Amino acid sequence: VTERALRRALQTLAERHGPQGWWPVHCERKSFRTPCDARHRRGYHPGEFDLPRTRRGRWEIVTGAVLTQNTAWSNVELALAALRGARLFSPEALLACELGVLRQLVRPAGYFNQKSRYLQAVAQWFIETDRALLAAPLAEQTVIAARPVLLAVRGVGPETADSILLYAYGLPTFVIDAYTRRVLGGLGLVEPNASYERLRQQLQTALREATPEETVRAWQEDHALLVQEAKQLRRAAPPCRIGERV
DNA sequence: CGCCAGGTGGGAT
DNA sequence: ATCCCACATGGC
Repeated sequence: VTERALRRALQTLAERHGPQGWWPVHCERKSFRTPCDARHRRGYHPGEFDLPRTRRGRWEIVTGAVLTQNTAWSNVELALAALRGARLFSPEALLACELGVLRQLVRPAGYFNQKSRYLQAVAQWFIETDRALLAAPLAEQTVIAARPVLLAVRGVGPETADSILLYAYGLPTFVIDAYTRRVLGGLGLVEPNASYERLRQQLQTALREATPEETVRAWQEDHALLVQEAKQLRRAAPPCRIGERV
């Protein structure tokens, strides 16, 4: 019942906003590398979102997922550019970097004392896990196995973990964020204050597709559409309260 | 000048 | 199990 309404809402957003092509990855825009995994060759239409084909592409998504915590993406881009400028393209280089230096590079993304430490923690995870995750089957079981490990990393909460699994590795998990709650809650389709895990299960159940490949594509696009809708809503409807200056 | 942005960890209840 | 708070920059 609510499943029908959720699908209809996401379909409407798809028609309204078109393909979103998330996650934005800087370093692969002009990549000529060939796919390194069969997962990348099947089920993904040209011109739409592709998984990163390189280790560096995956690492950039991991980095962005941490840096964007409660922070505008424009600020994240400044920090990513600073990291690139310092030649910190890899988790190894980032781990070797002195914390004081790293702090200054991360600074434009805000919370730089925390996030610089978070990045080093997640770099260690990446070094230990990236290869295995690439080889893992494209199935929800893989998420069930990998997610707790990722959540144990300092600085990685549920949204960051799901963003990494869904967008860097193409694994089927649904990202819940403030926009998801705002848009779907505003439509009365979900309880905005429900726990993260409850919302994730609810949306996964409602929006699962026939195959894992289709499911991943759908969930990547669904989340991107919710963000786009929320941003447009905020611009289009400036609150005008009584007593407020005009 | 004030508010807010694609959360998270840690401590109190 | 849930709630509350500190954390910080750049854009509008």
